[in-house]
Amino acid sequence: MRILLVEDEKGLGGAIREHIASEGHAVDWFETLSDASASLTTTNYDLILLDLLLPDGHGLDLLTRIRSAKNSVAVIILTALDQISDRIRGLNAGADDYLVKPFDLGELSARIIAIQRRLYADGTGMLTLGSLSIDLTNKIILNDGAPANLSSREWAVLERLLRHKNSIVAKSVIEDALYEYGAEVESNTVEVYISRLRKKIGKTSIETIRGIGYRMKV
Amino acid sequence: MRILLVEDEKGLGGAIREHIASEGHAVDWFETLSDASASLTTTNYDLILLDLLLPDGHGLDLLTRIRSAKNSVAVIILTALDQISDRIRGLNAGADDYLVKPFDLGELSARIIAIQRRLYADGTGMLTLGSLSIDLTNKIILNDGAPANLSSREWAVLERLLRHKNSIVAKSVIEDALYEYGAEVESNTVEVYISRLRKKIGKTSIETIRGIGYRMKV
DNA sequence: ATAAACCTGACAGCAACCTGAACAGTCACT
DNA sequence: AGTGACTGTTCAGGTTGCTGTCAGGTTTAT
Repeated sequence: MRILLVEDEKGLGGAIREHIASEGHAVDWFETLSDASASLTTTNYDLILLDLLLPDGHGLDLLTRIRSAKNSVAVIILTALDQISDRIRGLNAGADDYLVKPFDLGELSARIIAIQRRLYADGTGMLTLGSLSIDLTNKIILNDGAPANLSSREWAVLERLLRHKNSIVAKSVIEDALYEYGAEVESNTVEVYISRLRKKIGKTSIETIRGIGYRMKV
Repeated sequence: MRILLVEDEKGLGGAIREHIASEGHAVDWFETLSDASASLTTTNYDLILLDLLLPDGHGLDLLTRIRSAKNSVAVIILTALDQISDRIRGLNAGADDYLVKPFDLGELSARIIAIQRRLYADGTGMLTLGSLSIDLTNKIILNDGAPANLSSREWAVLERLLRHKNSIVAKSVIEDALYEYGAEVESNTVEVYISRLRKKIGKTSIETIRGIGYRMKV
């Protein structure tokens, strides 16, 4: 997933970033609301980890703006304020979940996985797609019973397609899921990964929509 | 296991720390609630040993906060207050066990082992994994009937993998289980232990997930 | 027919990983 | 104190497998 982290404590921010990145997500980390909202205008995130007390304002303001712009990105609030009123305000403002500091990084992972599952309607974390069985949580994929080993980049592409199965996923969207801001790629990387995926999980599952992108059929 | 010890009596704290460490666990020892809860934000513990009367507050406050943050880490309370009311309050607040001071270090070990068993769903302390039979309580492992002797560090790695069998265990997670905060290791220790484990219990049981960590298959 | 878009095999570079070996420290036993 | 077995850590050299790029072929739209 592509994750936006807004946290001004450098120690905690670094720890979170490293932890999430090691689980295969692309993380953009900002320490202020203004930097974060600037990045929001140009990038499509799957999840925002939002601290509330920030040097240039209160995180709930950003959340309110996000929701009033009809952006349904998942948001987990990270805050030291464990008063009930703040939790309620956060959830009312449209947060999906909250974590009270201090929290355990493993707990954060669990919440992220829960969010991730919610993105795939059924909620189990298991998917069946034709002859494919996919365990998203443990990154295991069986093609007609035979295990297929996907690299982390291949998983990222597959995940992105699964999230919008039966819908068209633009090539640029896939590219954004692969690379965080900065590292730009000039060649036909996405095509190459689609090709590699097809070789591993079967040709028929991914359809090409010429000029636009790809679609994964149920 | 990675264990957080909160105890302000230096003599007792040092003794506990040394005793547990000699059994292969990584121990972080703090003498105040605030230091302990700071460490909780960045580290994944398997167990907390919690004294109640501390210089900056009462241990139950920390425990309450931990549980209200939905953190399910195991907690053993260490306290000189042997009144029934305190035990009940501790267990109500979400402690897993308690020990009344003065206690025997062997008794502590026994409680830790009990906690450890509880972490492997089945509760028997015995595991079978392909041609491996593993007795967690007595640290005996049979590879196709032939006993394999594992060092304590090797056990720590194996244990960590078994706790999450069929899931991916990040290399950093294994490292955290081996080393307490501060004593950082720069070289490829985890890889070396994985290599030694494979040599002792068979190559096939531990799978490498490149760029992330390892996975133990059932 | 033509150009644009796409597919895919090949490849070099590189980071991650594996593993044998060396070495100091510890422990039990003499 | 000496000895030998064992452990934890580090290092170096070899291996593996991922990644991005490209070239040349194939498909599709107009």
